[in-house]
Amino acid sequence: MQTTYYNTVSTTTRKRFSQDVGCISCENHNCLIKRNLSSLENSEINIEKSNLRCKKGQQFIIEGAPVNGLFFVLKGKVKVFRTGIIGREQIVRFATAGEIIGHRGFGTEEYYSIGAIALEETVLCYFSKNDLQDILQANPKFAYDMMLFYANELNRSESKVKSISQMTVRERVIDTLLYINKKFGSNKGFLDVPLSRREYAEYAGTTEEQVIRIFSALKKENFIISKGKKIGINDIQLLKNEISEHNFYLDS
Amino acid sequence: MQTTYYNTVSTTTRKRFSQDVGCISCENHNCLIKRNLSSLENSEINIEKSNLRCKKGQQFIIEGAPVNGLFFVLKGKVKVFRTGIIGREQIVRFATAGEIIGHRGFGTEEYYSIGAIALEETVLCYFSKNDLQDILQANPKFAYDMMLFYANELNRSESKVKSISQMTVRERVIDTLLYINKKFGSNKGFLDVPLSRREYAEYAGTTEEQVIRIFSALKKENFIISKGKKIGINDIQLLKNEISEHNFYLDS
DNA sequence: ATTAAAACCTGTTTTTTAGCAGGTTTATTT
DNA sequence: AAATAAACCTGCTAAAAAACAGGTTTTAAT
Repeated sequence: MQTTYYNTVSTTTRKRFSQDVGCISCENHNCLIKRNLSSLENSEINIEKSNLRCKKGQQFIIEGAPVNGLFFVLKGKVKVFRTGIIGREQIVRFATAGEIIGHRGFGTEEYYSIGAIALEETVLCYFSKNDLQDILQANPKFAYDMMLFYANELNRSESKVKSISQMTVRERVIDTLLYINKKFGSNKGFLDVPLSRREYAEYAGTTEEQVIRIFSALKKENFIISKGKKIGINDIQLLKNEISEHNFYLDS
Repeated sequence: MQTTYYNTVSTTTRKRFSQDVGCISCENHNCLIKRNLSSLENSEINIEKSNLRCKKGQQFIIEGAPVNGLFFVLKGKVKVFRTGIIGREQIVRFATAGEIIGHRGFGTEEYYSIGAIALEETVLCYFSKNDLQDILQANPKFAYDMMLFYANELNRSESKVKSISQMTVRERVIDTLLYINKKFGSNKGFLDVPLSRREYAEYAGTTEEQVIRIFSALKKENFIISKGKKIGINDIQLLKNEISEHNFYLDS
């Protein structure tokens, strides 16, 4: 069992050893840090890390706040968004265990350009900008993995640009369902993440009403089932067929 | 003057020294390779590189073709796009000297998910997947710089997702003009890149007709001037004001 | 210089999508 | 268990944008 801190990220720089915060004993093998742990030990850098526990709905990155580091998701589910014209949010991606939150939490940028909110009980590992830079500079394999992570996210994001630009609302909603299924999977027949119709809309780039209408239609057509907020996909392939003309190279 | 090859990228693996293809004497100081040259020399890896000269309109990356490496732009201008539903292209970004083309030209991906076409006489430097992986693994600073490049592009792409989703067509066209101006600058009062109305539309995520209509309106309102294909921006700030409500944190 | 082909333009129609209004159901709090 | 809030739903209306049609101008090729 590892020590966990309930306070928000502090700017004070306490000296601690990596063992104190549990990277060594951590079971999250999707984590880039964890996967590169052997080389990290060799480099003999003391990783200064804080753990942060978030309740459902808690915002841990605020758009426009000063950047001082970035987060790795140890456990839980998160939405990453940008706030647009009054009140309207655009969810740009979701993240789960092992993923990185806080783009450009290093480099020369001064402010976060995104916000992040926990969708359920979530535990985050926080690394300060400076520490992370040291680790990256000293560990080519780690920097390489980080690069791949961003390159893949870029690919997905550019794919999304095309989707929003060229798909109809119905297709975008279907695309969203497939993305959510791929990212979070299903449990007992229902997508394993609690999202409101509004949140589906904020990812698909449309309105709550449209999502409701389209879910109703998809339900009537036996593509999906729904029970309150919970949505279940009956046949993945059937949904994929509906948008296949847009995905020549299966990039989703 | 460095040797240039006019043929398309060959899959044969000739052994050459980096000097042969001119990285040492190259004047392109925006290039990530060039900026990391000192450490590259120390690592004593022979960079196997091909130069490729493209005429205006020539396509050098084809969507769906097998990935075997990636390109650095030595000189010229390029558009990067994805082909959507029949005939319609979505331009996802433009690139100029020093930038990288061919996402995931390494990693585990097998096929290009984007296409790329030269917008004018362009010279590219091509690096094979394997060579690049070797260089990156051995040079943390280089891998770090590559990571920053992708992280920044990701940021821009996610910003674009929000734009396309929340802005009106007029705002998107204005946003496109500002992006083109920032990327390619102006020459004698006109944006320094030859783009058709259709290409502006393909980046803005709309139709040629809409771009024409909006350019006409902007001209009438004295925001821009136009002379054939050439477009000039009269007052950058004036255009920025039109979309300022969407850019709380100046991310464009 | 002539022809052909792009590219550009504008008015009209049709389609799609957002916004609004006024409900019901489901979930949460006291 | 009742009250309150949040989420969900549906029909209608309005707005935005795409598609179409039929031009003109500009650019490139012979």
